[in-house]
Amino acid sequence: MARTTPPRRRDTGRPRGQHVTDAVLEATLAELATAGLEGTRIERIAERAQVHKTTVYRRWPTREALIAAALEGLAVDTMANAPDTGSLRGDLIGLLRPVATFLGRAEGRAVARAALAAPAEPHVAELAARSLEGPAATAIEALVARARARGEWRGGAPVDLVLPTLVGALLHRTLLEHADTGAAWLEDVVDLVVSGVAPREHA
Amino acid sequence: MARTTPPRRRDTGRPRGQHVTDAVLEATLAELATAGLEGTRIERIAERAQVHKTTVYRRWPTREALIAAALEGLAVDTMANAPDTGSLRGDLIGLLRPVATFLGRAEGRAVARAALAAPAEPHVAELAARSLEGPAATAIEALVARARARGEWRGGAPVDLVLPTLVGALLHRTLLEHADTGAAWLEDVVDLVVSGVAPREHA
DNA sequence: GGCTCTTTGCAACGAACAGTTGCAATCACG
DNA sequence: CGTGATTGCAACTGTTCGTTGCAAAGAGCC
Repeated sequence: MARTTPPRRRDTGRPRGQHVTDAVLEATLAELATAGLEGTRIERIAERAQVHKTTVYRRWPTREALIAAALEGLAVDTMANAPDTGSLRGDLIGLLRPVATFLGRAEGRAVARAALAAPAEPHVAELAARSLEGPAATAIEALVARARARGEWRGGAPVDLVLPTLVGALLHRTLLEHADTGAAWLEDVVDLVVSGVAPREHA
Repeated sequence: MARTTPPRRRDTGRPRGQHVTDAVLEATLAELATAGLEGTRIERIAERAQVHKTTVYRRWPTREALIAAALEGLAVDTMANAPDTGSLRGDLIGLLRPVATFLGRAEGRAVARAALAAPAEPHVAELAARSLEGPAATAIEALVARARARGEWRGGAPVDLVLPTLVGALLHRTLLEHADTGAAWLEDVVDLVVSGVAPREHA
């Protein structure tokens, strides 16, 4: 069989301005943060980015694709590398502090909402799974291994409940209660979980 | 001051069919469950309910109002009355089991998503706060009081973290991980929190 | 500079959907 | 049976998504 349509090498002509891409993605996040997922209009994004509507459509096929692309640039480096602080409590706080900060910003909350609204936005759903759950899971594993070595972890305590519990609490607090997650609050939640997984110090 | 516009008593004429209201609200939930918050079209709702579009608009002023009304009929009796089972563990499971079941259905998840997408939908946000947080908070209070009396509750353990933690874990599990919350899973989460708030049994 | 092929701006357009309005038919209730 | 409402229907406005054709401009290469 012959190659079907060798994708037409096109190295000539005017290249696309990186400047445009950046401006549009940034404008998308801003729009998303103020207008919400449903309220985001790409015509307003174009206006904000000082760019014409058609230019936006020529780079991202649909509204959803644009939003997904914009979120991609944000969510990645949030839970990437958690520090080794020498205690389970410190490690968990170190892991969750960036998440709390992220959710403290309107753009961050918009991202979280978009991720939770997933079924309507498959791209976003996949993205959320990849960039949030992935790194977080590996971080948790390492962190628990260290805690085990220090004797801070009860044998039967389930590792895979730590993340849902803590991140879930953060989501509940920020998105449902609309309250902020200060340092004290975060420490309280972490303490709850830490003592939940600690070995019983029986007589 | 005189009464401004005594709202025009109108007891004559053909009354509105309760049947129509029911059908439309039910269709709205079904549509919401399959198409998501953004994808819900009131023309499709009307079609599903065997009713004309204008009839829908004559009863609910906007799409958002209709959705809020439909959710209202659902979310109320979920966390209403938690049983007194004689143990903190049992009480918490009794409280959360209905929530887990609720989130197990597509309509329930749609409701949760709508509540989390709140800022775009003020009615829905207010509704969620009222019908979810309200009853749950009172239930938790009573439940903790009983646990305290039984000595299952450590003095310093923060009461107001129990709900965010547990409900948050449920949300994380169902809406982000897209996994189901079986009985075993729920018990594990509750156990984590129960041992988190339990008094230290030191030597 | 000049050429080429592209991106960008612009205006106009079609389709889908929210929400409205006027009219005719229907129907519950007194 | 008559009254005054609800309901169905068709047509309409306005907004937004997404597309298309055309003209202008610009980046890289000779």
